[in-house]
Amino acid sequence: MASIGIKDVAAEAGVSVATVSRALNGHPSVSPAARERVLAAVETLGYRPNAVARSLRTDQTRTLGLVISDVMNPYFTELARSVEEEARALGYSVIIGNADERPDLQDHHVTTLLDRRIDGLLVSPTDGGSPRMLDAARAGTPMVFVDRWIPGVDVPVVRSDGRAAVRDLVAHLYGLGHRRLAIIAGPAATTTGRERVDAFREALGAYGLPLPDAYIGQGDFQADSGRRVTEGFLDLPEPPEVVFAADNLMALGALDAVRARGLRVPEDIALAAFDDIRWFVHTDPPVTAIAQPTGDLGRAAVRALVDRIGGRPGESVTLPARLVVRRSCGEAAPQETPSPSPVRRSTP
Amino acid sequence: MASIGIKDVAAEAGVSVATVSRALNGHPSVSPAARERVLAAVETLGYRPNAVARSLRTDQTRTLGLVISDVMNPYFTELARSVEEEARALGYSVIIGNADERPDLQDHHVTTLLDRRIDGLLVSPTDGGSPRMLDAARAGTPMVFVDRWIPGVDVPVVRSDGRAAVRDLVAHLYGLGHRRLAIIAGPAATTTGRERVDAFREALGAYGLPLPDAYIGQGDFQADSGRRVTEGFLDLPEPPEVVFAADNLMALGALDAVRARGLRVPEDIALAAFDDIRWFVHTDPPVTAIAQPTGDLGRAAVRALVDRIGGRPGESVTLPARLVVRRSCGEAAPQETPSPSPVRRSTP
DNA sequence: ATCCTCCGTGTAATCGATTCCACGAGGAGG
DNA sequence: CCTCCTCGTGGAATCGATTACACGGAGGAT
Repeated sequence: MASIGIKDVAAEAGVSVATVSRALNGHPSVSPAARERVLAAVETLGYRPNAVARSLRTDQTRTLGLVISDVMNPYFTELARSVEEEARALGYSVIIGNADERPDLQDHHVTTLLDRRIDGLLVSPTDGGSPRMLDAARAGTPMVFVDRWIPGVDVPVVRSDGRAAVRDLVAHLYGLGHRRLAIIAGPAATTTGRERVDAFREALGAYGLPLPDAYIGQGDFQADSGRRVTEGFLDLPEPPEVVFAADNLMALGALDAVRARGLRVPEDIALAAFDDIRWFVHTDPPVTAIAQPTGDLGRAAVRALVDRIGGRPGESVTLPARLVVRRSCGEAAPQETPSPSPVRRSTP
Repeated sequence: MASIGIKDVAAEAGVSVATVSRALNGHPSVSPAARERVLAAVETLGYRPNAVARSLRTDQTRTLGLVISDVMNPYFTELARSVEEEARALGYSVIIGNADERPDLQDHHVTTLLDRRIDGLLVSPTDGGSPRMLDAARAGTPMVFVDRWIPGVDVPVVRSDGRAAVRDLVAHLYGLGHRRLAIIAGPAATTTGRERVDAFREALGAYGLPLPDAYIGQGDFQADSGRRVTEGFLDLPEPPEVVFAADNLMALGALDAVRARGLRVPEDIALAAFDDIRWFVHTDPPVTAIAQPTGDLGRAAVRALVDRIGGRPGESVTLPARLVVRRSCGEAAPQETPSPSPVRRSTP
């Protein structure tokens, strides 16, 4: 059952293990004849190098860890996919850890990944920063935050800035005549959770609209919380005219709640969401959303991380999000907005 | 930068590395005093064992490989999630490889995973079986097929049988008065691609209905193919009254195509899909679908694989799928069918 | 012809754990 | 009191690669 190792190849080719290793790693000082024989031996034996042994010796695994908040969230799924693609192109594998928005699970994955001596870590933190992760960052593990981040840590951040898009959204809603706007917020422990509320409040302020506390529902980025918060909104003596969900799953929950009451979107209440996903085109009604350049984010994050691994600085990147208007806020949109997403960079 | 190793712990605790190793692995013959000192040393030094070195020595990585056809497909996402959960409960990590329905990518991932000496492999084959995978199976790598499988290989299969649910679906459609039923098939190279067509044809036969070739569209489990095939159906001199998509993404594509023509579902054409996903509740209209017990499949697959790794046989499992009626085939359903999915086991 | 350089190669150390084997101390049994 | 086990422990081999170092031979310069 013991698989063939480099020694077997050496024997078959009639050379030493050192020569085999050199031939396989493209080391310059190997004679063409020897290289030839090694390759032939590898072929006939079907030899494959043991990555575990190699990693132990070279102290690099050519593996990246990706810890995300929730794989079932289409946004993160897409992010994970683009991360894996770019990593593969750069010769890395990716191990994904699903934190399910639970700090303890997040820590479990970080620990496991570190134990496996991954070369670098991509994290979208669930909370404000567990000691374990901060330790890792301080200990010099190459690390990059993606989507969400933790303030005060010297780690590059790759994310999307939704501020402008939120302003566009509020302008759109205001233009449609809506004045009572509510938001289903994400956890205050996450940067995205806070930022989206701030951006919303700020945009509202520009139109002289208030954001009363009763119109700020505390969600946790999961569908259930969207449902619960929306029910609360509907029970208010003066319910909002619009509900803005800070992520796509909470929007789904909101849709559930509205439907359960027998109300209609957008006639009875309008709905908008942060994060655009392909299903929003086909929901009833199609949902107006803020789209992040997810693929670009994933690729930029991997490049920044690989830079860090290579000893280079690894730049932070902030990409703009954009508003995609559909029918869920009223008044049919003439067509899908096809504007390509511009790319902007900055280093904080 | 060199992290602390077992030697440092041994020095700190004033014992040998052997004792440290034994203490950490719960070996019986370690004195309480020594164990105490080792644990204390581990604590003060913040020592974490190097999983790479351990794997090299013990020849096990406590890692499972999962190669799936398409992460962006919510069905596989959910599968991956349940696999990871069960694996974690059993002390394993999971490395996910996304094949994107491409045999070459699938091979790449299988090779990479094997190089990393994963303990076992969970595969949902994209094609009829690449040499690389068959080699792996023959070479004795613990392996389990999930969802799709390759005939003629001695590997346990964990999957769902949709035959009965497809019969229920056809009965439902027939009862609604539909007589011209078409299907968007999956790739013939996959078992699920073939089976769903067979089951559909068989169920149609029971009602004396034909399944003409013109009503069998060849898709590839991706949204685009669903769109393309549906357009073909609509161009037919006598278009079908119902389109049954063999997976959820092709159903999405079909919805796109129908919408682009300005037609309505189900008034102009009815739609049903294999694989139920949460968004189908909120699409316009809600989509009638066949739901697989995805979570159970994932968990059963992991258990079978871990059995194999442990030298036990590892049983094949087939679980029934069930029909979930919604509005996309006509006539509003009174309510969501809440029947719990029964569990049945068999060993082929 | 002599010496110096490369060049290709092999031997052996190394990475950080686990584990076989040997050994000494102490207790039980004769 | 001697022998034999058992128990806790440490030394050293081992897993499968990479790589520093040494070495012999060929070729060029003087």
